[in-house]
Amino acid sequence: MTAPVTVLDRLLEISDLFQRDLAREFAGSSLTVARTRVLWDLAHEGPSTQHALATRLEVSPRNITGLVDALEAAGYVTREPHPGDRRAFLVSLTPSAAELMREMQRDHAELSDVLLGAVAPSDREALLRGIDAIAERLHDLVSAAEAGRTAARSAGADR
Amino acid sequence: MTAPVTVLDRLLEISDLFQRDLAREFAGSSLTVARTRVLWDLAHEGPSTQHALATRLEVSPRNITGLVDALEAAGYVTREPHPGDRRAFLVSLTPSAAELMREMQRDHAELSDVLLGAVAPSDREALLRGIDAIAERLHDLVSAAEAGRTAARSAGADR
DNA sequence: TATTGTTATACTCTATAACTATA
DNA sequence: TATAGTTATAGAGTATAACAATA
Repeated sequence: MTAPVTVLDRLLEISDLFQRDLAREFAGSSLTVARTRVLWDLAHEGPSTQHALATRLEVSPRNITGLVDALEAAGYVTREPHPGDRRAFLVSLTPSAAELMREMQRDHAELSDVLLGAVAPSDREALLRGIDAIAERLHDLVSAAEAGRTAARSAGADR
Repeated sequence: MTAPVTVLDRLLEISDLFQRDLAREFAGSSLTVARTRVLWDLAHEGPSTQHALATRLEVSPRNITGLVDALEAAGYVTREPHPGDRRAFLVSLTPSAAELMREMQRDHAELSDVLLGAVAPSDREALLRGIDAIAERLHDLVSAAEAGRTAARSAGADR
């Protein structure tokens, strides 16, 4: 049952490593992966209503309420009345959270460089093309699956 | 702030697609990603004590108790007295769960083929070498980080 | 005394449904 | 009537700590 290590195995391993690293990075702080997704989104999209956050992050409005509660309590975001719609709030990053996101953006770029640096220069172009092709194919499979089956299954002859 | 799409972005995108696909695959059934990890481990390692499962999956014994409770209730595993240690249980896959794991293994291999099939044949060797190199480097970074810093940070000059 | 697993407790992420205030 | 966000409720994953039975 010990099959050879495939592309998929490697990609899953990489996924798992990202997960673990992120989770560990936040251990002990009041940040978590889910909360950081909110901060990251705000950094890229600017101040937003909770409804907009829920839509972009594809989670329920109730979930956003909880995440924003926690982020607000820990001083990462503020809720201000929405000018022009008294039902809504505008959620904004605090200055220190904005700075944290810039740091994270730099770390992100740096990690990307380091990882690409591990690849032999003569392999880099093919690698980039290949990863693009895989991401695109996987995206198509998942989209198709969202109309019924799983990626693995819709990928094959429907046995 | 809209940076070009990098290797890291692509890999994170792929991670996210795997996550979503897996989660959706189990929606509505009594399986979940965490529970399936237990089944997958049992399929590869054979009948195990809960302690062994907790160690291999790197979660707390308490967590395993809950996962095995759920899997047992849904008929995926059995708990039998451990011959030779009356404190412990041996957790085993039921025949139908073993068959399910074989199916999953086949789907896995098939998906791997499909993804590699999306890559131009002339790029495949370089892609495989590159992904290996990235996985290895990331593994090293995460191991180092587990002794203090985060991967992104330990990757760079310690600013 | 050390180990295996459970009970007790708690926090986070997540969802749906009912409700309030406003549009 | 529709929308933004909250309260209520619930399930799942996870952890630590205290405890039972057994080694």
